[in-house]
Amino acid sequence: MTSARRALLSALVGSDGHLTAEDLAERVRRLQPDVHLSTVYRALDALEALGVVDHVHLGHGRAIYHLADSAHHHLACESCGQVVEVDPSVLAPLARKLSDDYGFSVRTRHFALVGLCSHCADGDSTVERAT
Amino acid sequence: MTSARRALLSALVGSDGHLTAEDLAERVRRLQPDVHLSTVYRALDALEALGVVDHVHLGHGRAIYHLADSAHHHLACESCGQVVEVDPSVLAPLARKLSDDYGFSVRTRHFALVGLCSHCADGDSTVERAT
DNA sequence: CTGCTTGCAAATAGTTTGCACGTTC
DNA sequence: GAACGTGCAAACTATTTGCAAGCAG
Repeated sequence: MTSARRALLSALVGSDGHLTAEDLAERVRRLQPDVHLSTVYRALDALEALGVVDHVHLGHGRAIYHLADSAHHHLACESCGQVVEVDPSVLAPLARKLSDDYGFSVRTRHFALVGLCSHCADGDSTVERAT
Repeated sequence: MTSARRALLSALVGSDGHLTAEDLAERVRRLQPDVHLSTVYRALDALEALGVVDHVHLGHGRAIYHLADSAHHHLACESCGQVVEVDPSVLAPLARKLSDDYGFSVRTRHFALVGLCSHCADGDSTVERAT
């Protein structure tokens, strides 16, 4: 374990769990200024292989990373970009049904559910789009 | 409406609804050999803005396009790449719960649900990965 | 030492865009 | 012939990789 990885772990621990690789790189650099983005990706890959970290796709392209133990689902608002956490129990009935009816075992956590949050669903989405 | 767009529409109509932009471009070229991939993207954008076409993200990066009227959800197998269609009613209870409990209105169709199909969930995923 | 880790630059995949030209109505 | 559609090349975003050098155990 190197200093770069230690810094990454501390960034992950101190995060709200919704940071992109670039966000993490930025935070890592506060501790270790010369850490390259690709190093962050590689370290994240390693941590993911170890089961310490998971990544979730929020929308078109970008992914967020969080510690694997904080198991929760994500609702991503298409309008304001807000990310809401959802208890795993909410998805359980769906998972069961898909398994029963289709023999399909969903990895529900790997993708966020996109839609509109309570604010933005209210009539106008005057808020800035966050892709 | 140009010949390129007509060819694209016929490709969409004659498809199983799980084609990527590149797949579509290839099919379009059987009718109109010189249609460029970017033209396909632009035409798809236009059709999407008209509400004729929708796209769904299946996994890391690639998206598939289908006619908007064939409303269904997608289960994408991470192991063999197979895409299974699911009736919208299966997702309805979840959508209702998210709306009730979180005030969140999901666009459930925009992302596929990833996981393992019945084949691949069975013990070994000796099948080729299709990312 | 010996190998895993890093920084950098360049490659990749999927998609988008600027521009000058070609088609459609 | 005005407005829109197209081909091409280049830009872009998010991520990955080859390589030579660096640090950890």
